Amino acid sequence: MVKAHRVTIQDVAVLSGLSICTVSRALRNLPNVSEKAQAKVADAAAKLGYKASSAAARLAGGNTGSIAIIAPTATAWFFAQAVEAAEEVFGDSGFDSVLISLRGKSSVKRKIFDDLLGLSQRVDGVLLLNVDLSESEVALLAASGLAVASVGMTSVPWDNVGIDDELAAWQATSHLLGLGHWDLAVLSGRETQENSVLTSSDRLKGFSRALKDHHLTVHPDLVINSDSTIDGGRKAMNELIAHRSLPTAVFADCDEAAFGALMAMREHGLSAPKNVSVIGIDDHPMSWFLGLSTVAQPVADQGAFAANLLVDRLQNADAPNEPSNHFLDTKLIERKTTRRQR
Amino acid sequence: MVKAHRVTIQDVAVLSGLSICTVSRALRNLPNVSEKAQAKVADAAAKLGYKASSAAARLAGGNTGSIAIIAPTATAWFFAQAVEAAEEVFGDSGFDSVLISLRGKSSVKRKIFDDLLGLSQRVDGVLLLNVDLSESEVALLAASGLAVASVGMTSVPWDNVGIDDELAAWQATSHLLGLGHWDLAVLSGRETQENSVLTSSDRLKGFSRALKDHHLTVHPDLVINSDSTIDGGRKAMNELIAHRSLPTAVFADCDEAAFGALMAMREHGLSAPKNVSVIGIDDHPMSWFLGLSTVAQPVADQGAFAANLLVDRLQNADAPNEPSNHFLDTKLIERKTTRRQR
DNA sequence: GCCAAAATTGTAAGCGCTTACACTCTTCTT
DNA sequence: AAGAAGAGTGTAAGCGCTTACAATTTTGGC
Repeated sequence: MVKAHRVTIQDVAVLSGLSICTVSRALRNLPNVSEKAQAKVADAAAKLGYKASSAAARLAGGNTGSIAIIAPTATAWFFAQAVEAAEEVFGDSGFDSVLISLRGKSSVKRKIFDDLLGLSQRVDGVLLLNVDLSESEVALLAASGLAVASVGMTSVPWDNVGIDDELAAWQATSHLLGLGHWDLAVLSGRETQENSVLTSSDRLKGFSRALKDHHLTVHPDLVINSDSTIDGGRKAMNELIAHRSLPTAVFADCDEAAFGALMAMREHGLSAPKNVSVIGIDDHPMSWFLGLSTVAQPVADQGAFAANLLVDRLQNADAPNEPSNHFLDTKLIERKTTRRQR
Repeated sequence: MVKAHRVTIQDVAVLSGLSICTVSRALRNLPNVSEKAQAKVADAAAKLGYKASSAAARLAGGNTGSIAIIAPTATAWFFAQAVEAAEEVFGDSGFDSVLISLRGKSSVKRKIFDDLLGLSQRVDGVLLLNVDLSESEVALLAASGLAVASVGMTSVPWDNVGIDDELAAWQATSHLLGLGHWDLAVLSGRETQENSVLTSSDRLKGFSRALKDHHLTVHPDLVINSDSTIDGGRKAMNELIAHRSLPTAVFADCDEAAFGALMAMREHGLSAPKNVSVIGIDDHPMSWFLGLSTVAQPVADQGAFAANLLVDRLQNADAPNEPSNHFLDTKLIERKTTRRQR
């Protein structure tokens, strides 16, 4: 095969009759370039099919043209959606997406922070998806010189997009209460160091608040850990069925946990809403399939929104506006697993 | 904040008392480096926490240290699993993973091939997951100088890992036939330019072969397109229910399509296996939940295996062995949606 | 019209690494 | 024991880009 000669900035300079320097500036839309020059350069570059070498650009102090997407896992439905949405935004803006999955291993996260300098040299920015960061990690990232944005994180010194988790849980719980249920259990994700689900504690708060609104209180025995997984939800529900008096309704803090609960019920010859009403949060595609009542959250939108904020920061480095925090709407979707308590 | 001075190869050279050149060679385990020098360099590098600049390395003709993972989508269960497995292998071998999702858009694929030179300059290799490539695209990639490996592709001039799709379909169909079913419909992914499911035609072949083994033939009216999606499966099954005589068993060429079929049945007051036996391929986690009989395929294993092959190629560029093609085992899992036909 | 200020363009020095090639030591031959 | 061959190491020239800073052209005020 013929080794195609790479089109360099030099070629563009020659064709446009300008210097490399002017071409470089024109290409990056820097000031101090006449319109005429700008046009000539654009023309020559197009004609030659010129694409800047990101390696050279980076080495010389420019940008890498890539952004890291860091997520606790890439396989869970939520993250797969958010990652793809972000990747699309980045791709459309000309950035490569470097995927980093923590896979529930704190060692991976540690490695990233140990080599933050290395990372900052390979990417221009970082998009964090629900990553549980210690204060010092937040500080390190903020000081790294990298542009940062996140989804589903709170009190961070950069742009964040999420839902109001407390409100979502409140919506779900209030729906149950509104149907006349007052004997409620909650399947809650646990906060662990290894695999923290940042949102769970807020959701638990929303649950409590809804109860309080109805002059009820949370019974500790009816707060059960689900790990926010199908299997965890199943185990939690099994426990509920085996060892405790069955509540009339269950709020699972994510749909996966609700699936597990439904499964456990079926294994015991029970079903929703006949024996127990069940509601989740997410609106996983399978929820529709199973008729699960839930509170829907826009997942791809969150990823795309945060990605756009990050791209904006990167492209308008000049505008140093305050970090913003955006809440996207959640919406109760009543399906078949919840009904009025008689 | 203090701008930390980047540790360069120069620093390592000074500390080890050797020249930059020797350090560079030692670091990359090239020949012609004495053990003493090797040790000194390793020592100095460790002491300084030296990490080579991938940009500089790349620019100078070395490697980028990143690998592109190209998939038709990142959200589907299969791809999310495979991507994460590959990302883990790459990460452990020191490579960054650049995720590129085609998102069912041929325009994205075209853009990649238009800029293959650009890509080859940003990554060392490419892992293709079930990407439908034209002959010319295969040729371009093979000639690009990039290391390539793939999952689920056939007759490609590079390492490939997959399952025997025809066999898997044969296994599923034979199970149905073995239970006494002879009136079968198949829900098959369609081959379209936009969103081709490469495996579908092989699976259809396996279906045919199983029928033939039992001296039956495929009835064209009972081959229905499902797009390999839940919704497609649902529509397909609805069609079957509405317009045609119901077969006694249905083979869906992936679990998602089977889910849709089950849903459609439920909407019409039917259920599996009571009215129709249903089997899929994949062993999606939800299949267990729904009791769907299926043929399991190792998904993460395929991604990891292919990723390892690619890393091997990259790290032992000297060994120019033939491209290999590996088939991983599939296994019938009999659950509750299939039963003997009386 | 003249000159300073502003706008535009060019020159050249790296960024941190790889690699062709030159050079210095060892080892073996014979 | 002298010379060739080879192992180990160093020198220096880039890779393609960005960016101070210098050089040049344009603009505008009076």
